[in-house]
Amino acid sequence: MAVVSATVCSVKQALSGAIEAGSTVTVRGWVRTRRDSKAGLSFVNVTDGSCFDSIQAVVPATLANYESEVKHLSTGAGLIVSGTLVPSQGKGQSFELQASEVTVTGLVDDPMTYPIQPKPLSVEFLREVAHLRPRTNLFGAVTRVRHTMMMAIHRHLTERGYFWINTPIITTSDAEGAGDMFRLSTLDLANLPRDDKGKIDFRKDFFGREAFLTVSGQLNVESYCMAMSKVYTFGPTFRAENSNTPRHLAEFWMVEPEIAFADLNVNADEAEALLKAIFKSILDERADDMAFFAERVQPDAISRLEAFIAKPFERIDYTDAISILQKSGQKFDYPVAWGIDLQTEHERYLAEKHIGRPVVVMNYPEAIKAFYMRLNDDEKTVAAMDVLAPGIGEIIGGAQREERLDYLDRRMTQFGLDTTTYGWYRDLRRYGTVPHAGFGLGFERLLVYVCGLSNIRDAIPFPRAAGTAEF
RNA sequence: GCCCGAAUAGCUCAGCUGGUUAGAGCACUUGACUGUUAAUCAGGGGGUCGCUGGUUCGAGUCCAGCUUCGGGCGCCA
Repeated sequence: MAVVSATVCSVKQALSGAIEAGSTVTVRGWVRTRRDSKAGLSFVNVTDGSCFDSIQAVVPATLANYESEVKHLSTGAGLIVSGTLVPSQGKGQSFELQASEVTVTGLVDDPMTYPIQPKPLSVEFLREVAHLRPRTNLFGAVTRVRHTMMMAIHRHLTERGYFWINTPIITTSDAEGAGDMFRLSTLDLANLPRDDKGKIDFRKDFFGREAFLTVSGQLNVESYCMAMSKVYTFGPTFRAENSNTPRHLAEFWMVEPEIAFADLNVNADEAEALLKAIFKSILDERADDMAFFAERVQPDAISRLEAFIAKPFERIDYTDAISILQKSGQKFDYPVAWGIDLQTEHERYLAEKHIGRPVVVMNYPEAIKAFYMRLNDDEKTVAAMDVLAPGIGEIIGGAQREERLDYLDRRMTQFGLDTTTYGWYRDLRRYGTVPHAGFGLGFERLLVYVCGLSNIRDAIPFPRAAGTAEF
């Protein structure tokens, strides 16, 4: 069967030069464009997603199904082409395929209304056809870079001795401190069980208590950190907040490394190393796609990644950052004072104008940061950090964790959290506590930056956001 | 959640101060031409102007509400 022939190769392999000219090969994919020539042949560009470029199949009019099928191929049609791989006689590609057989597996029904045309299409329109948009140059490139980025993260962390911990997606601890959660229930909404006081009786629910989708794997991964030393969680995360912006999703992916015996400085070292490793992998492995982004999406897409890698990140204290902002002479919409959380405009000034490269801001006021962050000796700040980068803003948030039980309890009480609910989390401090630190990296936000996209909904195959869950 | 903007052919858009039969490019289709490259040239088909109501002799155009999309802010990754 031609479909499983040993000569089958990807478009990437066919164009790579690794296959000897004159070889007989089979390429399978989808039509990008078709051009007919009166010289008795048609040029059919075929893509299969394996690389940015398409391969040009030169189809002679002498084929039996030329008039009946080949002449009806339009953008998007599925086909299998067998022929001889030869150096191209035309310009624009190194190799081409002199077709001896074309099997059409599926023509495009009503080509006029097929949404994917070989011309620039708006990302807004393509969101309406999310099931077909991976066939475009743009989304093909985003998809390959996304994969490369995922693999780069796993590879880099593995090489540095981290274990990937699959923390649960279902959680029963409410108020993890990272926003509204999606409720998970099998109760009959039209006939809810009630207790004596008339409240919903979650003891009758699937887990015997209230359950939600996770907003962070951090608390769970800390448990494994206290045994495996270097761990990370990397999976989908859910936020039920009604955030309608180009930077928010209701379902997104997050990488959260957690390191035992680490303080805030080690944490910052690890964050910097991870970001640089990701960018280096993408520049090395996805040059074709990055060239496309630089040409069509964001002119400095490549140079800014190179600049990011080139120099060490700056590190400053929150308190110093506040002074810098106050002395800047800039007009900010939100006034600057010690104790405020930095606004996007403040972060942009620091990273883009004052420092001009990535900066790690450290030691924030304790009142504006989460309960699990370690209280510093000044008792006014916690060992928290944000990595701010030109063009992105905050890309990483992290902290040294509070490993002292008495301090943790104090913080939990201060935040109005029930210490009994967090019994297992407190146990990690009761039984062999050690200093540790970790951080979180929003995967899609980084991908938006790498690809030069303007909306996070284009960085994930099927975006879920408030009011949006089609496909 | 708050504020601003937009919605006209499959796509991207033009359409003036309200006025007869709503246009262009691309795409599609037919033909010409060509080892072509988002090919080129000529012809053709294609529209409930987002929805509902209002003002008017007359609404794509003005007004109101709704829907959807986009942007800014908040929350955050």
